[in-house]
Amino acid sequence: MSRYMTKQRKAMIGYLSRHADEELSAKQIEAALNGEGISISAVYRNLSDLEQEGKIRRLSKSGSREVFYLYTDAHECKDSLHLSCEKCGKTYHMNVTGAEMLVKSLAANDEFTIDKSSTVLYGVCKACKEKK
Amino acid sequence: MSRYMTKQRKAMIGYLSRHADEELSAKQIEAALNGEGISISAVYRNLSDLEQEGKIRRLSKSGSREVFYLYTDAHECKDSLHLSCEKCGKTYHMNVTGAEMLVKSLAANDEFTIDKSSTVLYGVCKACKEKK
DNA sequence: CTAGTTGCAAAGAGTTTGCATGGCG
DNA sequence: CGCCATGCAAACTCTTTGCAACTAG
Repeated sequence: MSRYMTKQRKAMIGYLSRHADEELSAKQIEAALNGEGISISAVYRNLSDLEQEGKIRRLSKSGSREVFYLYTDAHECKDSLHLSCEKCGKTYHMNVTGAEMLVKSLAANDEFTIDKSSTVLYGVCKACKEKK
Repeated sequence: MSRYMTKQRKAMIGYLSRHADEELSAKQIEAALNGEGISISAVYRNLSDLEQEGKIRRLSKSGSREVFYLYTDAHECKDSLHLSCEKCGKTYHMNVTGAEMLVKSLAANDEFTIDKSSTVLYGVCKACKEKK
């Protein structure tokens, strides 16, 4: 899906990997890269390329009309549920055994099969709780 | 927040209560009520009134730019997590003990406090699983 | 060279708002 | 009768797309 490594794409990937596990909107990415010069359309196009390559996850925040993007090392994500901090926007990974337990207990009692890739649990992380 | 019970508001509330626990977009509501005659702006205005009164919950679906609304009997919701079926759009309530267990185990092990009101778990419900 | 990428500007989709009219209480 | 709510259209925000110019390989 992406054959050329243009300087815009390089800048974006650099920025995203420096900010992995944060929920970023297209606008935020464009703004962060205004030094390097990238157009908003290039941001969107690269985001969808990266999404199709599985390097990025696209998610909507409850009640917002902006869509946010999450760049993460894919292998960690496979079997864990995502926890997103409402204060700092950082994403955490629920430990796999915990996730499995939850998924299994639902499958058994409530007969509901959770889709781990599209589920995000919202709350407040330890760091932000202590800050307050 | 809402002092007058106009026929439009009455129609909307009627429709919503007949379709409680379903995720509906503003457009869907307008379309469903095209017989009774309601403008899209009135739909939006009533939706935000109802949201402020706590009768409705606003949520975004992952990857979509539409926002969806959920009308539920508030008392059931207080202490349960929401499960949303990706096939039929219906919302289920996770049994309270299960929800508590999950929340507590995260609080203990992963030091993350879940916000039950803004978290929705996605997956497939029993009915849709059997259909397939 | 030449096909993938970019930037710009225009088009779309969803949501919000200003203002005059209408209708609930 | 007064004030809130509605409808319409215009304004806004976020995202997508067409097209000519540019550039990585």
